[in-house]
Amino acid sequence: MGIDDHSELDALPPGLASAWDVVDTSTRRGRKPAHSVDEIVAAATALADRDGIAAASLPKVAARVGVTTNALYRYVSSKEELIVLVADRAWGAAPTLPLDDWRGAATLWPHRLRDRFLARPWLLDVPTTVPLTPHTAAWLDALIVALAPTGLPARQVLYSAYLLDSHARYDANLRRNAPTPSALSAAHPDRRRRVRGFLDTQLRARSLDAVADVMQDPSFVADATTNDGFEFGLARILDGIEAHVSGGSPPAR
Amino acid sequence: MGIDDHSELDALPPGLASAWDVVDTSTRRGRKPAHSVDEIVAAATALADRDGIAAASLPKVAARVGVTTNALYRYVSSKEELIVLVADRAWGAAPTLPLDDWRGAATLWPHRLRDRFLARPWLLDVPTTVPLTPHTAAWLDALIVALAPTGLPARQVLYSAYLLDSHARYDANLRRNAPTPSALSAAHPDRRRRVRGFLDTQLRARSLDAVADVMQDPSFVADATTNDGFEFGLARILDGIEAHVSGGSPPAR
DNA sequence: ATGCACTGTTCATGCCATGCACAATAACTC
DNA sequence: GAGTTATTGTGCATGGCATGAACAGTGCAT
Repeated sequence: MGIDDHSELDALPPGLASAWDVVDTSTRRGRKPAHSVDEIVAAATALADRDGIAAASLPKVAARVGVTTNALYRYVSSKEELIVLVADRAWGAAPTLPLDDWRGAATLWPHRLRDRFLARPWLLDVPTTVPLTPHTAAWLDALIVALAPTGLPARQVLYSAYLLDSHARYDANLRRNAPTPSALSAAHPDRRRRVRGFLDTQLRARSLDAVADVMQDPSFVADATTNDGFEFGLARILDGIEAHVSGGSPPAR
Repeated sequence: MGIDDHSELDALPPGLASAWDVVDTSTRRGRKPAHSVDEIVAAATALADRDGIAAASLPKVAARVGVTTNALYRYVSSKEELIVLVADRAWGAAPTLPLDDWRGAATLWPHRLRDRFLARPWLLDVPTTVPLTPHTAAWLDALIVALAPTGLPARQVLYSAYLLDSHARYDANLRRNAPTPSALSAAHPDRRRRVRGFLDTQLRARSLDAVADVMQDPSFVADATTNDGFEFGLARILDGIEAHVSGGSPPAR
């Protein structure tokens, strides 16, 4: 118990201590808080769900809670911290995976992850510099446990988890930017075709015919619902891991 | 030549027309522009290189060019357009890939891509909603051409490119957030250890031992230079693609 | 020569994150 | 019970951002 007895918590990245629920709200002196961190985070989440991450600004959140902007700083030290809490809340509970079928688990996990991103697309806009929070840790934990039967060393299990995480995020991002069927038939019926025409012209003018050709492919033309790139990529990843697991030389290290 | 003779260009996403160089600067009447789009984009790039994407704000760019903020709107229609141009510029020329060795090409390409991201980490912060621009198209074209020998249908070639793109981005992002060796030895010698200790405690308190264990692994403790997750993941992806290419049933469609 | 199109500046608006001082409040101390 | 003290919510304030509108200068086209 030296001079920095409590600096253990002070030195943490923004939101970490709050996210892991290590704040002693006991025996506090002055005026009682009229709200709670949870309430504020919930309000911010609702705003983000409705209008994207930019809508979760401090003034808007404060208005929704019914309080002045600066009052939020009594609950959250910065906007960055708020975002960390909102993001962790948005992850929700980790999926339950089979423990005797690693390939099944490694199929289910990225599907569930991608579903989370599709349900809350603004999660893709959360800066990736966020620290490890309870829900994200739980997701990772579930996958690591389910991959144990592979017998891979811890390091390679983690790397495999990275592959699956990356794939789910990437696909969710592609889908978010892809047009939805409703958007296709609605507002701009031929605008999309015009853009495609423009790009085709420009691409061929620069001898980028391979890209131009691929843009003619149904997968590029199709809307978000008919995209099967996720399954294809996932199958390659799992095949690659499986080949490494079964056929591989005794894992180094 | 109807009422919307030139609306072909007007309806394009921000920056597209400008990025593909389809602006007629000929026979213009009034005062001659004192600067150029290229100069402005270069200034913004320099700022982003120095202090990240947030430093490429319109006031800062304008100050660097030596002009008022609003003067930039004579060259660029919005900040979004500027970012599109800056991003395309940052990609630079696509790599030259071997055309008779698809696996070699599929190894080289993501390495080069990741190098680009490491050289300009702020590229990871560019919103992914940007349209296809000349340099990104050239990168994609190079890879697609090099993957032709696989004999895969166009759609699957594109999906394979997605896998490699995703992997390179993800790894670059991991490395960016990882501590650099200099940062490790410098400023905060034991702060990192403290955060790790905090997380370990919290993780085990919630029975997330698998994650806690993995965090003890050298790959998690190590700095950015000793991370070999990129090679591991790339090998899995390429193995998965190769198995699909050689052993696969005749490609559906 | 004159008009018109184009540039760059000035002025202005409405967002945003955040800091500081202050009044109201409620526990703790005596 | 009275005073001290910590804590909350508010009001005021600052500096940054993207962007719009009006305007004066400038140079080609007629």
